[in-house]
Amino acid sequence: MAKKQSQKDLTTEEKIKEAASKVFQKKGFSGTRTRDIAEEAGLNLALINYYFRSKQKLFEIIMAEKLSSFFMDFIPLLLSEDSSPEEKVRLVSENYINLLLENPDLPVFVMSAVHNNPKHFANIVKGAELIQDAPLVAQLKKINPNMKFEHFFMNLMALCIFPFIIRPAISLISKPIRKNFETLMQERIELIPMWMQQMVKQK
Amino acid sequence: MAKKQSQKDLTTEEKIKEAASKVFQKKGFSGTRTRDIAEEAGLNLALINYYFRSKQKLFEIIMAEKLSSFFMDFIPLLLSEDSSPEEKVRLVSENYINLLLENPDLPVFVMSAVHNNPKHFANIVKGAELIQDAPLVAQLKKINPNMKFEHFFMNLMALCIFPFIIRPAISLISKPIRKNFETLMQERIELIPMWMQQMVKQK
DNA sequence: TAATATTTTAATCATTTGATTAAAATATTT
DNA sequence: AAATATTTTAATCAAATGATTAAAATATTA
Repeated sequence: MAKKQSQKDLTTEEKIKEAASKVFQKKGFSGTRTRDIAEEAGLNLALINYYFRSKQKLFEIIMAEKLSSFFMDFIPLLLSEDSSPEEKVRLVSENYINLLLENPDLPVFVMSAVHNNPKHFANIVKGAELIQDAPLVAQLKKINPNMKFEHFFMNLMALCIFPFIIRPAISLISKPIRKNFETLMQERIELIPMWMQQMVKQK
Repeated sequence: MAKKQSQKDLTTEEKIKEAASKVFQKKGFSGTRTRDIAEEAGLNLALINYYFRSKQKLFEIIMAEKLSSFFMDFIPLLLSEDSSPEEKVRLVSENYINLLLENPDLPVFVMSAVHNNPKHFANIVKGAELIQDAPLVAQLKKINPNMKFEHFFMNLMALCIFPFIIRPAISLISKPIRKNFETLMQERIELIPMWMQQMVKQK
């Protein structure tokens, strides 16, 4: 019976963060009422302002965490000295898709939040500029001097993330969709590295 | 001096729609106040409810138009009988990227709106299910029976659209970004068809 | 256990915001 | 030009909502 424990022994502050995370991801900042969060957490409304000074402050904390798991966590994979481009792509593909299968609302949330306040993004995501000096850039240049790193980077991100953004549209062109989407994404973990390899070779 | 005319001779209703379109795309539905729209249009607040019954109704009209230009307008390109897959991909790539260069906020707006209300999406975007019976599907199957159409479709969309979504991140890994992004996108109009061709051949 | 500190609650405030209304201004018709 | 219809304005309403507060409940310390 130690199953429900994970919910039960959370501190009030953690309960609020967990609820806020859920509601903010579903409805965005403006669409979320503090009452929604309180209700989701099963707590009194005033506790939100007691533990976090304001809705804004709470949002910024959640936002920073989401940005981190969305961008920062896989940047080290691309920066690594000792792995090949193929290995890096494979690691990113696998980590990213598995992360998003667990957090399907994450991409739209992060994209909207960044879109609504690009400055936050620049402040929170530190160290991303290191990518342009990473060994990976030189490795790719060696394989194909014509392939711009920006394209490589955008394509890798696009192939991993975009399906989760366009998911509702996929259900329109693919008949049995429910479990199917997860299957498709599992397939992509292996397909994306192959596609990326072709891409880099070409031109 | 016939330049400013395009703004001047708009009817009040059109002015509201144009302002609403701009503000909704920047801030989303919940983030937009009817006062913002009135101010953007340089009109009295009450006119919004006079011409469109409510903020919700106005939003739905804008939303339907955006969804249309975002999805519907290029579906015919994929349905065409007489063009080759290469030509179709090239057409989509060119039309899409040029559309988005003119409307950079469109993707995040549409994605967020769909995310917040998937049902609307299913109602408004009619005919998308025709894609799965289009000649293109058979054409691709002939080239490579192993390539699932869902992957092909997602990849094409991803490569065209995603850069506009992740744009703020690109500015962090690419030094002189301002005009650079547009250049990158222009390049992609030709690159995406090549990448897609490699992709279809493989495996 | 008494005293003190912390956490939670219910009630309320002040502002924001979508919507309405009646009057004023403008355009159209007769 | 007079009469009528349409459009626009300013003022206001009612509901929603972020935030506050004082008291109650609970936990901690002495």
